[in-house]
Amino acid sequence: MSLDLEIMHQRQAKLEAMRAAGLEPYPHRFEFSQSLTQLLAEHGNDTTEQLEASRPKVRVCGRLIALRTHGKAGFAHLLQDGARLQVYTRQDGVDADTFALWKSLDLGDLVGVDGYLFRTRTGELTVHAEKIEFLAKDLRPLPEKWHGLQDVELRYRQRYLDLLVNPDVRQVFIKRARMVECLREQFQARGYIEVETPMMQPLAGGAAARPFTTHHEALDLPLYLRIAPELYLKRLVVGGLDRVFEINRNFRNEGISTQHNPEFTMLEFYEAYSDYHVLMAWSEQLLAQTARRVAGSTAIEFRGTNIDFGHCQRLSLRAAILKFWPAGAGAAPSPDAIHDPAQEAAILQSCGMVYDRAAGEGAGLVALFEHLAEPHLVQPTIIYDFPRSVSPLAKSKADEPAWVERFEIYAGGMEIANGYSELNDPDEQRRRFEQQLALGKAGNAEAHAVDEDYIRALQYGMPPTAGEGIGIDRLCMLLTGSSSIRDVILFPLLRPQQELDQEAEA
RNA sequence: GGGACGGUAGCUCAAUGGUAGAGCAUUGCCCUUUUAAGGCAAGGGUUCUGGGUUCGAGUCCCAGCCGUCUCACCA
Repeated sequence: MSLDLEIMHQRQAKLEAMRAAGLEPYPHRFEFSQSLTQLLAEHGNDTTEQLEASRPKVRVCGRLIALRTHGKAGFAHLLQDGARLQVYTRQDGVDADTFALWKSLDLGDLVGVDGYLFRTRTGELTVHAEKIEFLAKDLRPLPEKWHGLQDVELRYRQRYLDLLVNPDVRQVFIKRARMVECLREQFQARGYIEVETPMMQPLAGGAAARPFTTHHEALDLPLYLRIAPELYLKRLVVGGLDRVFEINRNFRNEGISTQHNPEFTMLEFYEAYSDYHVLMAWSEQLLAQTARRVAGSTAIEFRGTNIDFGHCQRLSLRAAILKFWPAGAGAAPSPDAIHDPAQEAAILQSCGMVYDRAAGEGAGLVALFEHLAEPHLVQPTIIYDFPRSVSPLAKSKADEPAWVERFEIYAGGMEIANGYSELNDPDEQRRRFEQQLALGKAGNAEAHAVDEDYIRALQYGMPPTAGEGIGIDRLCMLLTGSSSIRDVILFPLLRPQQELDQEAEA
């Protein structure tokens, strides 16, 4: 028998013994006088003398994370919601039942303690137990108390243990919650309302990605998990909700990496009567303010480098290609050349990249940009003006119709946001969809599908509008210094493990 | 999908091709202000799985499974 099972059987036996003695091992609730966090705030600075004079009565609870028994007395540490408090129990300070219970407690058990506060000889604030109540059993041994849980796979699979024994992990997810809160507040302050749009869609639109498919039985309807909420949010703008945002999951059936999880959280927002210039400026403020509130400063550290969200440098996509032109590729193209579609193939070839006519005009330059520049974009950078062919939902530049008013924000070498002036001309939108259709037929698996209802919505008139999506997980990585997206997603997708079923059978 | 690295006790980690170990945790005993409590003793292993090489494999080889990083794709 494995030790794991042996311990479980021992603890199971204690549980049965409690029941036999008429004690309920899983009582319904425990009313504490204050949480440990509150208690530490109230009494954390009380002196030995103050406590001795007042002997504050407390009723607290939590999980036992350390046990040091000394024969007829002993110490324990209680952990509740991230806060720790020491408990002191002595035989002549409690009734016989409580002392018997104390002797039978295991590391990891959940208990409630009535007693009074004092400071030990070494000065630690401690509750002197007068009564202990059993609240729930830990049947399985906890990970090692000193090193915590290190095994990365186990940390993701059993996140509850990771959270329990690795305080840093807890902090990451608390920061994530604060970050989302902070973003919501800023949108609300700007007059936005939060909405929820379908995650199951008959057409997966709004982005270029492979979707997950599913099926609704009663309607006999094939459905896609959404790859973006974009087309629904813009329908709302048509409907007169001028400022809307949504924070929710997108699903993309693509690779998994330190920057990609199949389901990820996107903040997406649209404001009417606005354009991409407005959003670039507002995004810069949004990021700076969020960094200040979550990380305490606009300057954060990520993968060993300092990143300052106090300012975003701005570069057009084509300027970025020139700026990061590789030394081995000969002379960089002139600004005129990179604006000349006839020279795109030659420019790509000089960098050793293949020109694909089917991808559409300018698509090669985007690939070139990602190849040359993206890894260098560590400091927050706004890249603006993208080719129309890769942006079927964005509005063209007035003076250059083959390019659109679109920007992306990069930081830490990752794309964290993407926004544009929305295309609101239904006829032009139909032509763009048809171009996508042609690209799809030419073999581009990620070409955008034609959404007739969306065109119909645009036909009712959508005001000039700007919209943007911000990758919440990646922003969270940056603000918490996490180098993998899995460290900011509570339950990242893993291949399921089979041992559990085998264990259950045993 | 490619490449690199890894999988040993519940956890954290050791172990020249030669008897699988330590710390924490567990069990028993001692211990009424300890805190990585301490002392004495004990138990705990299909070394990821399956093949192969060898007198002998945790260690070397092959295949598979799982994971991490990385490249590709992508946000």
